[in-house]
Amino acid sequence: MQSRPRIPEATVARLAVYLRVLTGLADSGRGTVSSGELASAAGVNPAGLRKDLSHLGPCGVRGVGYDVATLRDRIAAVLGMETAHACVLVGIGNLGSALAGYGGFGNRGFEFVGLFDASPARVGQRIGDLPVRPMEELDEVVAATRATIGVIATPAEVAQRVCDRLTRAGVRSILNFAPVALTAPAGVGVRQVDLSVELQVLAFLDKQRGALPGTALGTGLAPAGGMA
Amino acid sequence: MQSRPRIPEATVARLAVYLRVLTGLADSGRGTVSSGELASAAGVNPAGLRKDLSHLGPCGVRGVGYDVATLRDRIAAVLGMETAHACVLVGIGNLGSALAGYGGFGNRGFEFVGLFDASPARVGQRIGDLPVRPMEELDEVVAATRATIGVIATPAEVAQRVCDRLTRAGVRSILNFAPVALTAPAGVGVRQVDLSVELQVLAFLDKQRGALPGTALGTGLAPAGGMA
DNA sequence: GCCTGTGAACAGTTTCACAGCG
DNA sequence: CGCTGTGAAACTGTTCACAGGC
Repeated sequence: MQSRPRIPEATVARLAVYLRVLTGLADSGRGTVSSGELASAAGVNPAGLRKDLSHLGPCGVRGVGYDVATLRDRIAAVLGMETAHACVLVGIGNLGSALAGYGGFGNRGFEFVGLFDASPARVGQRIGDLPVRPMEELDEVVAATRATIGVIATPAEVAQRVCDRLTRAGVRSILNFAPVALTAPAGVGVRQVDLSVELQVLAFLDKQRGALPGTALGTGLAPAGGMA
Repeated sequence: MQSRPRIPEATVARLAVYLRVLTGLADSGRGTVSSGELASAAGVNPAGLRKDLSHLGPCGVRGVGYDVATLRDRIAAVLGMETAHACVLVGIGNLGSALAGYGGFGNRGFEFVGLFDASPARVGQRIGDLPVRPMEELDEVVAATRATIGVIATPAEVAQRVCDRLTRAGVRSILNFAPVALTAPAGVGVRQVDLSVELQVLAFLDKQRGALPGTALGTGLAPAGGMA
């Protein structure tokens, strides 16, 4: 199992979670972990975790477990974290400001190199150490920083136009928080995150679980651990 | 196909997307849609859309399509949107403020009835028309409002403690934005949203696509449409 | 004996092709 | 004739059980 046969996307998402847990363990000086312990910290099943790791080739020691630092580096390499990724963010409203200020990105190999907004009222504000720029400077900044990732946090109505501008500027991967399906040219990857869909799924499961107010707990079969 | 045999979770997530599109169509006075048109607006395959809708029983007219308003109401009913859901939000940092101020929730049958933060500096601030309250008032507010949904937007270190408090207060469904796996008692549903994992998956796909800078477009097989 | 790595069964999801009704 | 509704097929992802090294 070399890196040739493509790694399943579901596995990639979990590798990112394992990486986070491993980084924490390494920072607290831990030398090795077993699949069981790592799985429970990541909220997954141990066998599934081992299967996920099998996609990177053998990297544990039988009877012992995995070397924390080695595994951390191996996953980081596979995920492409050895070099930092430059990102531009368009739409500096409530959500955009939160994303720009969110430490979780910087810590993990992502760096915002440009914040953009169409509203003159927001242009010029600073978030962290970056100024909010007008849309006109987008192409210039993307070219200068070689940013490959664009994040859209605008209202739905303008998201497709922003997507078009990003792809024309040379961005090749887009994370879209606006609640619309975007179309982009082949060769550009789009990933959609819809916060209200998450809430709605949650509400559905809630409804399904507790159909009857009088009945205390439904079937009692509800899953407890969460997952990316 | 009554509502007995459980609707697949993947389908539920897409139903929420269809609902959004249908609401837009209805607002612009549209009477009927075909599966093809609705599917393209939602970013999915037409046959898959019809299969999704088949879980609600027949609700279209052959040779014509779906009645926009009827289908909208049918999906809303299935997702449990006929009654508004009361939510509490814990952790009013950057992300929490964005969530509290995000119109996308209120429009879709969710209402924040309480905002909580442990920091005295934040308590007393207002976001929209709600004050930020101290954690001590959590049980009281959950009980008074019968909130069933809790949203966690705290730092990772305290998320599990907040989860425990929410479940003890009576919340039965939790949406967690903190980057840790939570454990909750059976009967409580937890859903995890990890923004940096999304970015990492995107970066991985980016890397895979454009492995060689000299080679223009890799295989040219990259997917274009995004999905929830 | 413990824990990894993996083939094989299983479950869930997507795609396809077409039957059936308006 | 168009478009919905659906079984059957293909695929992907998950779970299980155990073989194999330390």
